[in-house]
Amino acid sequence: MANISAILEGLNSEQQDAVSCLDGPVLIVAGAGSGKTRVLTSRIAYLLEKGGDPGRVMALTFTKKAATEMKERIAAMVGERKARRLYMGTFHSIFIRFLREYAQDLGYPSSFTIYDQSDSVSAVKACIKELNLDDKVYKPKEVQGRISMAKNNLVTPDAYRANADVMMKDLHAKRPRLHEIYALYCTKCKQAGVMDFDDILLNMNILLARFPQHCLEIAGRFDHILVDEYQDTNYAQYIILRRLTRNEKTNPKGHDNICVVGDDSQSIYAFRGAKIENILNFKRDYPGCKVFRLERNYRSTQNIVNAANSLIAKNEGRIPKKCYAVGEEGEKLHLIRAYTESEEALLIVSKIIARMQEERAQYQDFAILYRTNSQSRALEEALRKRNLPYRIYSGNAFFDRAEVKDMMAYFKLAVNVNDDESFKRIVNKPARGIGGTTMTALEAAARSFGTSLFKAVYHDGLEAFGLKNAAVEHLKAFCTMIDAVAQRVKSDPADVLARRLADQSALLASFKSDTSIEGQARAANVEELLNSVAVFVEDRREEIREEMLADENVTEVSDEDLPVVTLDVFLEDISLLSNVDLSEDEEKDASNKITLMTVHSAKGLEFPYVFVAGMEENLFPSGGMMLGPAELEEERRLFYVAITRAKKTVDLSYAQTRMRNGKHESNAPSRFLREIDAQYVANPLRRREEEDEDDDAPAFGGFGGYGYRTKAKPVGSSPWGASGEARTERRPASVMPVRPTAAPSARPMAAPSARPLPPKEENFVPDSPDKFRAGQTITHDRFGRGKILEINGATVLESKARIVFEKYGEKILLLKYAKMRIED
DNA sequence: TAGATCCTAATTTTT
DNA sequence: TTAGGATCTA
Repeated sequence: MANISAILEGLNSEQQDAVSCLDGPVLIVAGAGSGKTRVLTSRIAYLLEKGGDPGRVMALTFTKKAATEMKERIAAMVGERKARRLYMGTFHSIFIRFLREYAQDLGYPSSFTIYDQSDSVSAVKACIKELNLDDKVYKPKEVQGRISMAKNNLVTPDAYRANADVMMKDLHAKRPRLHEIYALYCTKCKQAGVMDFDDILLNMNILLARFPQHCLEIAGRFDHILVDEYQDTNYAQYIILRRLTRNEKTNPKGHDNICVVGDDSQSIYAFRGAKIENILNFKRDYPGCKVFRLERNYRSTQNIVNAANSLIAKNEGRIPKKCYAVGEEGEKLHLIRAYTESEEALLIVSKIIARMQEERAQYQDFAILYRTNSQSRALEEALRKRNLPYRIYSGNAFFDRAEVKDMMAYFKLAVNVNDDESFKRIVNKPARGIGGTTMTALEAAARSFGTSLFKAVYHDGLEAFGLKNAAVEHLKAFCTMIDAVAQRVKSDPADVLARRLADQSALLASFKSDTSIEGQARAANVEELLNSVAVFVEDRREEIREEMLADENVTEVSDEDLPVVTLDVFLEDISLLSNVDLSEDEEKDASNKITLMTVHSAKGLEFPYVFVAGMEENLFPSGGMMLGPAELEEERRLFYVAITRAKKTVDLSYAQTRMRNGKHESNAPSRFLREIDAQYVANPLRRREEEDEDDDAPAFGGFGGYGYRTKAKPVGSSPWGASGEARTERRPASVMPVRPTAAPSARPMAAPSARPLPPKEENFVPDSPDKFRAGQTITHDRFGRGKILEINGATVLESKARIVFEKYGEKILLLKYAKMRIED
């Protein structure tokens, strides 16, 4: 059949093998840039061409974006009609379908709603309060994290309490009653008819485990299961997959047509419970599995691939694979050295400008990646200074806005009146005379009645809890307003109800009446949200219309024939959405701009020119967690991800000093910079000794002299040298190398190369960069007097001066940025 | 009940 | 530094 060969055509032989081997377990190890998505989509298309029933194919991804993209690509190959019938979506959205079907069995209403993470944290917080625990000890976010981890590992509250290990850990952390919070939190969620993200996986497991007949029924609906980014699955997801495929205990007659695609080298979500073991052990878990390796990188130059390989080779326990590039050798990686984060940013920006000119590149070809979001500040500043357009990806900024969350809380409450978190959020927004006292009393009442806050309002006997009549009237007025909308959730279109909530709650009006700029912005945001509901309704209707036109022999679908798109549908869509590309606007906005984002969010993307900023110890690799071997390996994989985003060039920058949390911090260049084989780096770090010698040049009497550090510490007084202060603070005692502090026998660890910058001289008037010549005596705004030894570089803007300073020794400064004046 | 002020904590985050 | 939350005060 010509069509079949068309799908395989244009694939390399490994890809073809991976696509065409349809039966039995298949592991596709897909290196970065190896055409993973193409293989996955081709495989599904091929499956359908071979007569597979699209309705019996389950394809799971982690993001909605990935699912949508793949669906589109498959549709292009096999046609809309078939593509639509695929069970393709995120783990969460697909599982929610089953959970709604069987919700009753699990003790949830089938209309359960979803708590996002912030709902979840505040619900946990409420539980902590209810148990009279100290939220300084039981930090809501940490407790929520722990609960989340427990759920991801299928540890229910009962199992939690029964697990000696876990309980011991809590005891050591001085949080022995954490399990009580967990239990209470679960009770409350259930009572509110709410599942958090982790519940979706946990409850899916409970459904499959506790109801074998449902398990068989669900598993029986599918002939093939495909999973994307398998390296990032957690335990709960792993077990679900096991239950849905052939399994001696629970599903001996099932199929084992499971195909997982992933790259162990790109597993970067262990901190959230992802288990890299899942992919490492796939062969063991699914006997008879076939493994295909996609090792040919179509994205990056040879230098980039080789550099990345040399880095990742430092990790142990990998699936052996030899990634290689076939394109150009390309430029070597570049290191950018800076004194401060602002200089780092400026250097990056000028390099971008230079590259744009040299290579006729566009803004959108550039990405600046970093480990932590807070690093974006300095970069933004530099970009603004040079008037370069940029776009920052940072979570869902829009849905994180307080006013948007408020409006969303109205939606949520209307869809599920028992959602206490939403209730609390908006009951007095705008002010309705329902204050803290009233709410405390109502909460006590609800607790004692065993109902939600909403129901408690209509309960008899509220006086006993100290609720005055006036307060109850206020509450009832609020609830009546919500209830009126709630009654119509299933019958009225989402956009109509959304608008009605905005009006009747007076939330929109309250923002509009605030004439400040912020107030107007808030009103505009709420309007935008309402608008997006309308757009969603319209889109969904069109989708359904097309579906109807495609599926049946229908020639025409009138508006009346279309089902109503309701608010709960909108809500579910939104709550399972993260990095929202909200509308076409947003897309336009992204066009031709420099991209700034964390390395995490860059996964799956590619850019011609990539900059990775902040390549310093304690930052990348991060020093925030206890840096055990496993964590270090994850950081290394993260860096691997960063490098492999690049098609043409990689620039890695680091600063000697950086302002972090309001303090100057000095950190040595990242160890990762040394781990890349030096042959792939144009200007590699010199050996450590040389770095240190160079930088240490004339001694400078400690920090005291700088005047902005109170604690003077003699250089080398601790094994961590001059910046020991900062280091010892951040480094947990348990991972401190055991070394006697002042033992002269211990090899003195040379002072780390970086140290805080001396303060700038006030009102310094620098001479212009073209004035400087070798041999001149100059004064620098920070380093004081010095002599220029040499200047080199093609143009003034690029030239660097080697200068020996009286106090600080030899330094190489970029003339463009060095603020200096000529003496004599 | 709202606004002002004080205090504290501070990765990464596909759902 | 700075943002967010909690607490204090009018």
